[in-house]
Amino acid sequence: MATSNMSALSLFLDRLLRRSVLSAEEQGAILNLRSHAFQAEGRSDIVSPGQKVDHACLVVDGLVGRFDQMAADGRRQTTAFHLPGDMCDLHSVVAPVAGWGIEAIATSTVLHIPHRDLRALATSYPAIALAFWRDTTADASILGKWVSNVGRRNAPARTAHLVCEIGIRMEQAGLGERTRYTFAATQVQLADALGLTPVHVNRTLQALRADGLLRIEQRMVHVDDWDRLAVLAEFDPEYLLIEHLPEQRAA
Amino acid sequence: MATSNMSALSLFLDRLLRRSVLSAEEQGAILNLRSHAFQAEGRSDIVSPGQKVDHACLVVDGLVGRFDQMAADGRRQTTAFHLPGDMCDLHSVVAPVAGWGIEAIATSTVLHIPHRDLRALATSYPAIALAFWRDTTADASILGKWVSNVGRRNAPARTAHLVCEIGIRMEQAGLGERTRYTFAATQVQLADALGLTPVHVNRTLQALRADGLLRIEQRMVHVDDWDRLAVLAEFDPEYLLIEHLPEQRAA
DNA sequence: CGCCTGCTTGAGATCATTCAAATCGTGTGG
DNA sequence: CCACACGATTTGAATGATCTCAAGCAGGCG
Repeated sequence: MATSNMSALSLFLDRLLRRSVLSAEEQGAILNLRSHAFQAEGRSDIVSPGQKVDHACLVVDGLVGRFDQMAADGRRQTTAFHLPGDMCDLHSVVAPVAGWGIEAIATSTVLHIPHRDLRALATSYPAIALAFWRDTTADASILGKWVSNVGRRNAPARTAHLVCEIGIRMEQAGLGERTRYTFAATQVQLADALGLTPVHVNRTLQALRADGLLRIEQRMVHVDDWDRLAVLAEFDPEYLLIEHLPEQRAA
Repeated sequence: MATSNMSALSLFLDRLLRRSVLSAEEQGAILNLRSHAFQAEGRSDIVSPGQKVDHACLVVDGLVGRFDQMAADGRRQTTAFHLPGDMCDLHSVVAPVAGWGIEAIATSTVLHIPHRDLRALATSYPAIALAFWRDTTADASILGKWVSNVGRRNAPARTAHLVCEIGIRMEQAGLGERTRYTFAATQVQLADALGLTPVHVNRTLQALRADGLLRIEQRMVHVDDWDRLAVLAEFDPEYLLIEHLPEQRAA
């Protein structure tokens, strides 16, 4: 089990190493985590809202989203997209009762990793605890931008900002170029993420396409003019770049 | 310095202990943190966007907000309110370059605490590292709700939800009752938090008042009908209640 | 072919913004 | 005590953005 999932875990390790320094022993400990692979259909819930979980989910393949759901009429707000290599609810290690749900946007493969093991690792290796904390913080940083995106940008700028963000993250993760990457969300799912109506997302995408900024075809984003798109979005990628700490680099 | 700020630090310790179990030694280590008190005028920025900081800010008194600012026209989106006892940028310990800013909503007292010391504590005491991580996660949980609030609720429900959230948090922190607490934000600042226009906030508050749900008078929130307000807001306080972990309670 | 899902279109209603101005309260200086 | 300035709240009217509802279209698949 652990051996077959090694390469998937190394995706996660890569992500950690992008932000933190870990010793060979610490890296080995992460690669040897017990895990259990799991396949999820597109448009299915992996974790339902309010469910108590005893494992974290590492996205191996596909696209996964975190969402909050309104009790009254079931309308959803997606609060995060998770690409392969992301541990989509690492924070659940310290807060196992989720107020949110996790859904597979497209058909996806995820790895279940027991909280107990992750917590043991964090307790034994202070550097790993800090690395986990930093990883969670990176997600929180994205979440903060998501708030201002939904709260303060109109539909075209908001959509453009999301496309820019995912582009940079795909590129960082080595899964495509910022101007060309696969992104399997339907317009309905996009609407859930943008805090808009599917109809309005449709018209907005048409406008962006007509402006020569971007096209979404065959579940693939093509950015035709990155610079103008970034200007429209008021996109500054700084929030996606959490640097290594000086003393960590020195160590 | 440390002695005079002890009681302020104990506010923060209280907050940590609400979610995590810490030994006497660990508690002592937190109370003995070096710190430097600092007074901030209302409507002034404590940390400007993009500034690199080497200390975290513990709110002692007043009201503080985290915000994201648009480069083009300077309009702001507040992404979090921090009440006394909150360490408003604990995450900056692991991500010192902020994409956001911190502003004093009202005149406030904050304690500056060096990152170096907090990091040392997290490294020496695994339980403290986990406690810090959990504290950051609690803020992230609130942030997630903030996204769905701004993205999926109309102005009255959105405003109601914020009032409910702050009410519960004030109560948890022992700073008031959920139906009656001081809240020093002006309508302009409220608009920044709600992703609305000040004018629209004004009309929304009038509507809520006319419905007999709440009044804001003299910088004080009076909830006249909590139950109906919670229904309108579709408010479920679960996301604010991060429980102690079973193994922590046992230890 | 028939069905399903996702995408597209139209028209009207609703929500929220904009801009401009009036009002109110508080504190300050004359 | 009054005049004034300032920030905060309130109001009105017009505009614009987004939503709702309802229907039509296109492609993939059994």
